[in-house]
Amino acid sequence: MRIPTHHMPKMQRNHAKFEFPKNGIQIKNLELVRKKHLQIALGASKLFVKKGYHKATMREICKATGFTIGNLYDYIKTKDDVLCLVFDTFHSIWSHQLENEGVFDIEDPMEQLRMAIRKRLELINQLRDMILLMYTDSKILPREFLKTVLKNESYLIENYERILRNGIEKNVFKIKDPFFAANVIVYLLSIEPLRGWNLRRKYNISQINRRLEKYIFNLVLNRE
Amino acid sequence: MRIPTHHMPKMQRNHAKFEFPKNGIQIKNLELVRKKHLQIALGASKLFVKKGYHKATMREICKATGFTIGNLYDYIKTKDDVLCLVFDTFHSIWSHQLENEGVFDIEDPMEQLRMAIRKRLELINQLRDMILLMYTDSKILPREFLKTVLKNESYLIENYERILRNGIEKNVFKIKDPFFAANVIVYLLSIEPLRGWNLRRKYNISQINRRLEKYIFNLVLNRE
Amino acid sequence: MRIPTHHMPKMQRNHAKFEFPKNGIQIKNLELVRKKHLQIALGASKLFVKKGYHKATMREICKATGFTIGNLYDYIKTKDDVLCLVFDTFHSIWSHQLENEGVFDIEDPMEQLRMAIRKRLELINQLRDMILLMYTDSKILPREFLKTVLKNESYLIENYERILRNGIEKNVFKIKDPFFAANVIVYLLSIEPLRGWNLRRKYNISQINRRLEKYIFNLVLNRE
Amino acid sequence: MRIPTHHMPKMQRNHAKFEFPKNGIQIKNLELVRKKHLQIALGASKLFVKKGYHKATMREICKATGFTIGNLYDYIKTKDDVLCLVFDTFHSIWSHQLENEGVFDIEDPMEQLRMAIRKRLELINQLRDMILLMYTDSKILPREFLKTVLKNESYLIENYERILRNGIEKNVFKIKDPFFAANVIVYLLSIEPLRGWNLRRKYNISQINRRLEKYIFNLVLNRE
DNA sequence: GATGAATGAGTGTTCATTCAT
DNA sequence: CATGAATGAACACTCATTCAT
Repeated sequence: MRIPTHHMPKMQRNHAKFEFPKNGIQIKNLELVRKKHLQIALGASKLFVKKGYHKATMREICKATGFTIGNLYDYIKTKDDVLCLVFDTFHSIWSHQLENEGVFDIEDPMEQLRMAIRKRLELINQLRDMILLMYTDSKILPREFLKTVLKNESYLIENYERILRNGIEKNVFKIKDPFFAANVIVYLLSIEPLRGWNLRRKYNISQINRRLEKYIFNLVLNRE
Repeated sequence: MRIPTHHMPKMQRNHAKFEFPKNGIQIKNLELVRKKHLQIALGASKLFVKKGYHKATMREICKATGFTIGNLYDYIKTKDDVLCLVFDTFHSIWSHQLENEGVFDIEDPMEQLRMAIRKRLELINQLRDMILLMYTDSKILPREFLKTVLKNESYLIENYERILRNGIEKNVFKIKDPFFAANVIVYLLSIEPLRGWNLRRKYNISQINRRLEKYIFNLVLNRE
Repeated sequence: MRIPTHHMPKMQRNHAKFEFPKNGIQIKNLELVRKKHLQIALGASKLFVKKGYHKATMREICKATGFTIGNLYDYIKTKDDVLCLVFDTFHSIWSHQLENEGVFDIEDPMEQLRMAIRKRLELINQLRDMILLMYTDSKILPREFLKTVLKNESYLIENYERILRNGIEKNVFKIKDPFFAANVIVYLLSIEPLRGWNLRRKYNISQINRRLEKYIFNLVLNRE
Repeated sequence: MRIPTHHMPKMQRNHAKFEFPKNGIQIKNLELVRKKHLQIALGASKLFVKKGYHKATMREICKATGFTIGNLYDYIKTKDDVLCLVFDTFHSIWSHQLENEGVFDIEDPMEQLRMAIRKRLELINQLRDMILLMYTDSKILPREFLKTVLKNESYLIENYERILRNGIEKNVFKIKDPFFAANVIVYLLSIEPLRGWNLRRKYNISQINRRLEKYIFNLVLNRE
C-alpha cells in the first residue's frame, strides 16, 4: 500500500475532535504526540491490512510502528485507540478528498463529475487495502468514534450529491434523486477493493476504472 | 433474521471439510453430524452477527448453540471451523439461490432479470446481518475454505452473467460486457446491508429496492 | 502457621453472604467450588503471610494452591477475590470463635472471661501470621467486603462485651463501660502478633499470655 | 494530617542510607538533599496514606511531591527509598517524641506519666493516618531499614519503661514488670488509629483519650 | 455420545527505571 | 541540576482446547 504522502499535511486539519487518547496522555509535547500518532497509524495500518486488527498483537504493532511497548502506550490508552488512529488518519483522507483536489472549482458538470470519479479511483487504488480494512473493521470501533466515521462518510456522499445537483440545475444530468445516486456512485467506486478478486481475473485496474466511469455517466445521463 | 429453511437440504453439498470432524472419534451417524453442524451454524451465526467472530468465545458459542463445550468439540476441530460452518450454511443459500427459485425457467429476459433481482433483494433483506458478517469476516476464513467461498460467489455472478447473455442474444439488453455488468449488478444489490446506514435515513427497504431495480434496468437497457 | 483444622467444618456456616466471585463462575458443581475455595484460601494465606498480598503474583498463588492459572480463574474473578477468600476463611474463625468454644455455657463470670481469654490466646498463637496479615492487608479489601469484615469484628467485640455485662450484673466485674473495655481487651489480646517482636526478646509466648491475662483481670476487677 | 514541623530539624539524624542518593551523581549541596528528601517524604506520605504504597505510582509520587520523574530519581534510587524516607521522617517524630517534649524534666511520676500519655495521644491524633500506614506498610521496608525502625520503636518503649521505673522507685507505681507494662501502654495508646472504627461509633476522640488515660493509670497503680 | 473441570500459551497493559538533551 | 520520552520486564487475566469420567 502506497501512502499518498502528498495529502498528509492536510490530514488532521479538520479533526481536532479526534483527540487521542480521550483522556490525558503522559507525553506533554503536543507536536510530538501528533507526529507519533501519525507514525503509529502508518505502521499499524500496514500490519492490520496484513493480519487484521484482532490477530495483530500489541507486540507486532510495536514492531510495525517502531515503538517499544511502553513508549507506544505513552501515546495510546488501549489497543482500540490504535485502530482509531488508523481510521482517523486514513478516513480523513478518504472522506475529505474532494475538497483537497479542487474539484469544486470546476464549473462544467461533466468535467466536474469526471474529475471527481477519476481522482477518487486514483485514491482508491492507492488505498486499496486500507479500504478493505475500513470496511471490515469499522464495526470494531468504539461507538462514539464510529459515529464520527459515519458522519465523515456521509459528508463524502454529500459532496457527490452536490456535484450531481449542480449538473441537474445546469440541465446536464437527468437524474431525479441525487441523494440515492450519490450513494450508488460512491458505493460503486469501491467495487474494486471490495469485490475485485473476480474482476481482476479479466481486467487490469485501468480497465475496471474506465468501465466504472462509463457506467456512472450512463447512470447519470439517462432518464431513470 | 429469518432463516429461509426451505433451502437447507441443499446446503451442505460440497464440503469435504466437515465430513470427519475428529480423526480419532468415529461418529458413525453421518446424518446426525449434519444435523448438529446445522445446529451449530444457526446458533453461532446469530452470535457472530451480534458480537463478531473474534469477540465471541467458545463458551458463548456453546450457549448459543445449545452444546456443552466437550460435545461441541465432537463436531468441530477448532473455533475457525465454526465460522466455516456458518459460511458453509449461509453462503450456500447465498450463492445458489437462483437455481432454487426457478429463475432459469423464465424465457423472457426482462422478466427473468426482474425475477432475479427481486428474489435476490428478498433474500438480502432476510439475511441482512449475515451478509455484513460474510463481508467483514470472510478474511478470517482458512485459505482453502475461502477459495471455495469465492468460487461459489463467482458462480453466483456467472448466473447473472448467463441471464444477461440471454437478454443480449434476444436483443433485449444492450450491454457489451455482461461479465462486468454481472459483477456490478451483484455488487449493487448488496448496497443496503453494507451501506444502508445512510440510505435508511431517507428510504425504507422497499423504496431502496425499487430504486435499485430501476438503476439496474437502466444500466442494462441503455447503450453504454 | 498451623491451621486449626478442627474449626474448619464450621467455618463457612454463617457466611452464605460471602459468595465468590460476586457474579457467576464457570464451575457448576457448587460443592466443588466450596472445596476449591478452601484450597485457595489455605494455600494463598501461607503465601501472603510470607510475601504480602501485593508482591505475590498470580503464578505464585497458583503454585501455592496447586492450581493451574486457568483453573484458578474458574473459581475467582480477580486477584482481589483471593484475598477475600483468605479473609472469608480465616476471619470467620477469628470472629466467631467464642460461640464455637462453649464459652457462653459457663455461668461463673470469672471462669467465663478466663476461658474467653485463654481460648482466644490459643487461637491467636495458632494464627499469628494470619492476624498480622489481616491487620496489614484489610485495607486492600473491596469496600463492600471490608464492611462485612468489620461487622464480624465488632460482633466479636460484642461477645466480649456480653461477657463483661454478665460479670457486672453478677457484681463480679467493677467496670462502668463494658463497650470500651471489650474493645481494649480484644485489642490487647492481639499484642503478640502485632508488637511481639519486642516482647519476645524477653518472654516466651506463655509468659506473654499469662501477663496479658493478669492485666485484663486487673482491668476488669478494679474500680476505674 | 497536620505535620508537627517543630520536630523536623531533628528528624534525619541517623540514616546513612540517604547520604549519597546516587553513586554516580555527586550532589554536592548536602543541605539541599536533606531539603528535597523532606519534600519527598511530606508529599509522598499524603499519597501513601490515601492510596497505599503499592498502588501509588512513581508518577503520582512525582505529582504529589512536585518533582519531575528524572529529578526525583536524583534523590532516590528506588521506589522503596521513598517509603524509607517517609518512615525516616515520621518514625523519628514518632519514636523520639518524649525527649523533645520535656517529659523527662518532670519529677513527679504521676505528672510525668500523665504528660507522657497526653503528649503522645496528641501526636497520635495528629498523625492518625500515618500511624496506620506505618503499621500496614512497615513490612514492605527493606530488612536493614526495618531493623532501624524497630530499634527506634523499642527506644520509645524504653522511654516509657524509664518513666515507669522512676515511679516504681518512688513508690508511686505498683507494677512489677515495667518492661511489659511499657509495651502494653505504648500499644494501647495506638488503639484509636488502629481499631478506632469501632470506638468512634460511640465516642469522640477526647472521650477515647480520657478513657485510655484512666485505664493506663489503673493498670499502673493497682497491684497486679 | 455427553459433560465440564483442567490446561497453559498468549494477551493487553502497567510502571519502575534510565538516559539523552 | 532538571526534564520527560523511552525502555522492557513483569503482571493480571482470557480463552481455545483437551481429557478423565
